Amino acid sequence: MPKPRRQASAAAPAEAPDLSPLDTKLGFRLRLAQQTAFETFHRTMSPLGLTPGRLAVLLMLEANPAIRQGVLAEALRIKPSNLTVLLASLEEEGLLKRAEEEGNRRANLLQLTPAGRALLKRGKAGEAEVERQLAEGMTPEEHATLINALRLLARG
Amino acid sequence: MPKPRRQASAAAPAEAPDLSPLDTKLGFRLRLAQQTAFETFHRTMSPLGLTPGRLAVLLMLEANPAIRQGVLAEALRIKPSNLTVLLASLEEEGLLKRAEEEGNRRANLLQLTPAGRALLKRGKAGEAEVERQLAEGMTPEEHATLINALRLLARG
DNA sequence: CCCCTTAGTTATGCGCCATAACGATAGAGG
DNA sequence: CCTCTATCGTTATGGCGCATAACTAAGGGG
Repeated sequence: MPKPRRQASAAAPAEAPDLSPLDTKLGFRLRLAQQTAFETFHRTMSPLGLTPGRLAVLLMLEANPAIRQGVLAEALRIKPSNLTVLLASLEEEGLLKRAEEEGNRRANLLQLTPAGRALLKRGKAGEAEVERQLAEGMTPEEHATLINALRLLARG
Repeated sequence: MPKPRRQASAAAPAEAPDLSPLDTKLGFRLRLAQQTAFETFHRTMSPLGLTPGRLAVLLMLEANPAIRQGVLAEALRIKPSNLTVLLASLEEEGLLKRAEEEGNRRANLLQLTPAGRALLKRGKAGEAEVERQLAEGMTPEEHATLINALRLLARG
């Protein structure tokens, strides 16, 4: 047994600093929220070898068969140069295929492999759980309002 | 003149992919929102040499004179090891001072220098502008609701 | 044919996050 | 007193997401 730990002793009431300069700043609150979101995601998904970026690619490939890399990059708001690396690792793991576009050997068309589809299925289940945990304590209306506010904020 | 650019030609109507699998995911929306927030911050603040983390430290030091590193790290949700590096660079630039706590030579008490206070003043003005831009298109109620939703999400 | 554009790739750096290993100081118990 | 443990901070290292610049390969218009 690891000894009782006096935790909050009589004298020192766990001096909490004044957080007011940051408390209502969108930038700060977004950072904390995303930190929580990422940690929650990681806790559930890392056993599957999935990161937010990797899952997003798989989801988009299912909804958009034979999509081009450039189109995918723009949709995900990822730079093509970074998408290249992401796709390379997914392809190495046999989760997707890159095939030259017919009549345009520059472009790569992407599609899931059976292994990719199988992983995606588990990823979707995990993500549903992650979203549930993140939305815990929110009503459906609050959830929808939050999504819309974030969409507005990121309008560009 | 850089040539008209046909942009969307007759044939190809700028094929927009199906984003529905990500459209209402909190994780995805948070990422985009934070991307926008960071870019907005950077645009205004980089001439001052400020990043979100650096400004957060300065703000907290003003509101909490003689705060300990560990307390600051916990408040900002930064690991002490990362805060060390952040503080080292701020101290090198003469923006703050680290002094041993009286009667406890392990602890460092932090305080702004005049240069730090001067930079903070400009940083606060810039941040007000950043927050204004981010909240553009939101009513004060929507803004408050968003802050509260983010707080709830990051409750931990 | 030459040139410019498009599509993707490679390399590199920054910001933030996390862990592990460590040095130094303080405090408690034998 | 002396040792053991806990606290405070530092160093080193790696991962993830983002950005830029420089490059190769391929298409297409004059």
